[in-house]
Amino acid sequence: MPELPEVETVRRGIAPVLEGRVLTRVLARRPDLRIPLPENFAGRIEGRRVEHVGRRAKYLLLRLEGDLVLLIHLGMSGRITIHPGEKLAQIEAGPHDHVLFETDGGDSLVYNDPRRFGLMTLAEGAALDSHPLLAKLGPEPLGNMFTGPHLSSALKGRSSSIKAALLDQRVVSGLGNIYVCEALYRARISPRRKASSVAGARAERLVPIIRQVLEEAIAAGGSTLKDYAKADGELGYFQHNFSVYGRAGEACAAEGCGRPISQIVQQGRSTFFCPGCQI
DNA sequence: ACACGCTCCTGAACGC
DNA sequence: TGCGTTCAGGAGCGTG
Repeated sequence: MPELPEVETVRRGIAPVLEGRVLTRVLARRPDLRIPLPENFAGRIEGRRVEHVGRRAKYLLLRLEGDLVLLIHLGMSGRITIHPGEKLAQIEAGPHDHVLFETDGGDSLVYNDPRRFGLMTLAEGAALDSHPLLAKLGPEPLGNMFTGPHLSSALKGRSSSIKAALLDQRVVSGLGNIYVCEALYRARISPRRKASSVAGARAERLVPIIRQVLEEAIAAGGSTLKDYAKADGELGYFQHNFSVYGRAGEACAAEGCGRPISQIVQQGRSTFFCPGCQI
């Protein structure tokens, strides 16, 4: 499932195909994803040039000429496949191929999303930061604003678990279930610990670890876990090795530990952690 | 203001 | 083999 590293990998995959190119044809094969597509969605973006492919948290931001931005969220199962040298007419769309794009470079892109937890919408470029989907997002975990003091003050006074706090996109944006589990494991912090007790020294320690976990995943090309594919459609290109996620019952790999990884449920989500290492 | 549960959706995995 | 059930989860929204 796409979290920040996967979205960044998709961004890097599609940017060379899109940047500087005109979207000559856009086909929406259904009126909605998780939320309705904007009125006249295809018509509003057809004929516009893609100036830049950016990212904010887990949102892809396609800046189009005319101060329009196409926001894309991949949700749980969204993927973008590049069809090099193919026109839309040549593509036989499958049942979950919801939105198709063709560029004047002669390539096409297909947005596929079986569970339709993803979304696409349009925003005015000048008011992008105040768009409802982006306005409340916390700092980028790989950016300069995400610091020990920031995290510490965000956690102070929170009665929820540190797991829940790190999943809250207002605290830090872009983390999902997998990388929160991985970061807490590496930081040796229990996911059950109260967020307020992580404020201070533990928060200072956690920030560089979160960065490290994300950077390693990005470097590896993102995760191909389950229904996620690389942007260029190369399935099985990369298998990310998680330390705890999905490893319930397996021995903790930390030196001298070897205790079985636990799986619990927090806020209705699976949490994986080592009850020996993480305090 | 905060915390939590509910909800959307479908395919994969599991159990009988 | 086949059918029914459970689970996975991002994040907006409603409720307490």
